[in-house]
Amino acid sequence: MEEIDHHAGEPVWSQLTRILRGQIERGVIPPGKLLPSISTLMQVYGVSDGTVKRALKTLRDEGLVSSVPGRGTYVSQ
Amino acid sequence: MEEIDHHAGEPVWSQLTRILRGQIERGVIPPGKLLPSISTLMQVYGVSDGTVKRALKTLRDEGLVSSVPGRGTYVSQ
DNA sequence: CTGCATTTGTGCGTATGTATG
DNA sequence: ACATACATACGCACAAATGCA
Repeated sequence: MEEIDHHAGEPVWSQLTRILRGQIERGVIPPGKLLPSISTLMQVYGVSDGTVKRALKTLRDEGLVSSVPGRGTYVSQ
Repeated sequence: MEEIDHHAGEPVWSQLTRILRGQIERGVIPPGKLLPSISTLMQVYGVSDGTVKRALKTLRDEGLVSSVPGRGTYVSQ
């Protein structure tokens, strides 16, 4: 599991975005599948909800994922 | 009725937790009895559902209450 | 049995405040 | 002054369980 380096030059939200993007592109999380919830990602990577939300928003803006309130965040086709 | 101070230093969810905990410990709501529903607590204290849910979760983690989906939240014995 | 309302639990999006470098 | 990071707070949506007409 890739980990977050809070002392790296790269912002935490950017590191998390890159990690999740990599997992999607490598097929670790296939299209149509749900990403871990924000709450889970907070615990797994040890970051705040705002950081997770910024990472997910970036992936949404890139078209890699699609979030549905009440459901979760899906990997796009 | 204790009220919530949105400008106090203490977070709203913490204030609500403390108010409810006090009512339970003083026997205002006896063991086995139902707490007001989340919807009711929202209206009574003028806070959002997320805030009420966080307070109830805290009380659950403390073992003071026990929630049953579809029923409500009971004061523990 | 079939709906419908209520309630809890989980989830997301947005906004705001505080602290730090 | 600015970006980052965290915590709080609100609002809303959806699923499952419960109870009742």
